Amino acid sequence: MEQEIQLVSDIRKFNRFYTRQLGLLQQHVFDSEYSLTEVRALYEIMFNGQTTATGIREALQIDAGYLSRILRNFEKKGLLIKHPLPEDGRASYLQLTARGKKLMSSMNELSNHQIREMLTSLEPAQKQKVADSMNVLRYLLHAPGSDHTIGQVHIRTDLRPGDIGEMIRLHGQLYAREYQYGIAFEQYVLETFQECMQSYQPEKDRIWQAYCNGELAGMIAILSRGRGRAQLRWFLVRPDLRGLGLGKVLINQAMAFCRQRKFREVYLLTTHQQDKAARLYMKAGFVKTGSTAQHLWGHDLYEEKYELKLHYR
Amino acid sequence: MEQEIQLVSDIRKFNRFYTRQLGLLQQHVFDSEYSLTEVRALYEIMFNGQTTATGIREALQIDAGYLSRILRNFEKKGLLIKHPLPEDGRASYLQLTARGKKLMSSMNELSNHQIREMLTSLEPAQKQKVADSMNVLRYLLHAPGSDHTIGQVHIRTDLRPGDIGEMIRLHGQLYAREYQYGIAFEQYVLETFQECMQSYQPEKDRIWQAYCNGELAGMIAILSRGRGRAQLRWFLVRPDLRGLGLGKVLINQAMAFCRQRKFREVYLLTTHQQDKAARLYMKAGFVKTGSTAQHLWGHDLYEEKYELKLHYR
DNA sequence: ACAATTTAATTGACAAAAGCAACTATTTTA
DNA sequence: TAAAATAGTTGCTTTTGTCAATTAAATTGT
Repeated sequence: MEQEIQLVSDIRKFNRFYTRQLGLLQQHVFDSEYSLTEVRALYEIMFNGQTTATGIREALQIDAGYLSRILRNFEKKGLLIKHPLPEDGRASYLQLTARGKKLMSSMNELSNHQIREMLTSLEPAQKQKVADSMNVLRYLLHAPGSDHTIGQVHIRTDLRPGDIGEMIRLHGQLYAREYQYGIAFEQYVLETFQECMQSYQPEKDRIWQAYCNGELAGMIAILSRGRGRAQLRWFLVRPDLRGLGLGKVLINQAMAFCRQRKFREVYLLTTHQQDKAARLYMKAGFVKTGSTAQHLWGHDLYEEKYELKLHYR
Repeated sequence: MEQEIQLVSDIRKFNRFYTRQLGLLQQHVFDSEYSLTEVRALYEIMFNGQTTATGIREALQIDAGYLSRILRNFEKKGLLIKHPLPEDGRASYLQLTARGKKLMSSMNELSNHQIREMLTSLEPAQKQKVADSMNVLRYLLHAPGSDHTIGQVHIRTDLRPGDIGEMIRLHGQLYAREYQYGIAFEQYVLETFQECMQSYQPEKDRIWQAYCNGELAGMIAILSRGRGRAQLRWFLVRPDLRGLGLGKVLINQAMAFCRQRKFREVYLLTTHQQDKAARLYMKAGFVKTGSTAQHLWGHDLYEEKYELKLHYR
């Protein structure tokens, strides 16, 4: 409860702060001959491909009469054309004219400039952090029901400072939350990374990291084990991004790499608890070849081995 | 440049999103008999202890005449009293009456409720993430010149899932940015953690982690090395939080722990490049006892040893 | 010391923004 | 097919905000 209060207070501080911030950013709008509401309406018309006046009205939550006048004004100024809908004689859908589009693009220019202005005093990493935080907020606070496609997922295979730590962190946190493996599990992951890093060679081993909104969202790795064998390791997708096909993409990339490197056999170790991952392994052609009861990280579980044979002509 | 465009576009998406979000949150205000601007003015009066009309005017960026009328209206309704300033006969400072405060507190109630509402569908960790992201934004986008005291720094000594990874990540990223130590340095840190974790005992070893806005902001550790000796390790303060005394607090806590555990000697290894840290070590009583030239992590540097003897009666 | 300038706050006149309610023309529902 | 609902329009009103002129006190320059 104590925390909840702090939380709400932080959010209110932000709201007051950002009300002011938006006010500053939108000032240039007032310099133009259009009001904030008018600009917002133009935006909605531009983005929502085929909108009617009601669509705008709902998005902007403004009075119908008010909007009607705004739209008429736009029409008068040649920014907008109304196409009567064939299926409904009352409504018509709205479209910006070339002139309207031109106006918007010049406004965008201004707005972009102002945003760059706002960021000038920040370092690149901090700028990125701003965008990331905003994406996170948009992602978390979106109206439930609207779509989740926020930011793009970006997969990379190089190893940058901070990556190792981040990967270990994600493993530790995720398995703790989902399976109640304690800090001992993170220590185990630490060992596996330590072991791998001692012999890591970018030509033979590869790690894929999927980033979304500046945060590690998933990963997978293929480690060469000699004699045409390779181990698949550290496969992981953050729960809030599951069901979007990211896991499949990661596994596909890993498999493509294995084929390209002509590995003859790929194996992996997991436990019976990671059943969702297991389904993906099997879809990729892996077969369960072993299962031994163990007590690990405070849990009784079956350690399972999966194998995949690859053939080349 | 390509990235810059993505960045600006993300920020604009957020701005449009949050304009709407704030609109929704502020709707209750419209239900009340006061306008948004009026409520904002009341807030400013409440928070900025001793404000004059000009103070409000500057904070809210509104017309002086408009504000004058708003304030007169508040006075008429008994929400506000003006105390003429003794040092300036033109201005007077503004204070809410009991009634004004009561009004604000009931509005706060409403607002808090609405924010909780907004968060209901989120898990606790996600709620925290929302607040953290907002604090980060407020911290990064604040008008340059305003004070930096955002969020509190919170130091803890337990080890939770994800902590090890996070500490390694911070080391990797920071030393890469500040000293251009590459991924090899992170591998070295990985080893040190691995070595420590093999024998980690909470009673003898201790790690302090300073968190600010949900992110690791600094750390220090004391590892028992037997026979009354201890090693100080992993001392770090994020650059954007330096100069606030956090480093000193961390070292003080570590030293207090050493005395409590009756260690007779504390040592640490560092390089000549970490000169800011070295100053803090010496302030705490450490003395440089060795310096050997080495080639480490792609750099020619001197590895230095510092020692501190502790005496007990 | 005192005229000129600046600043804090107020006031009148006015314009822009937004809301309300009545109305028309369709479409949907019962 | 009559009643209800919906999309959009229009006249009228209120609210919100701007501009310029004004007053009174404080500051500045000489």
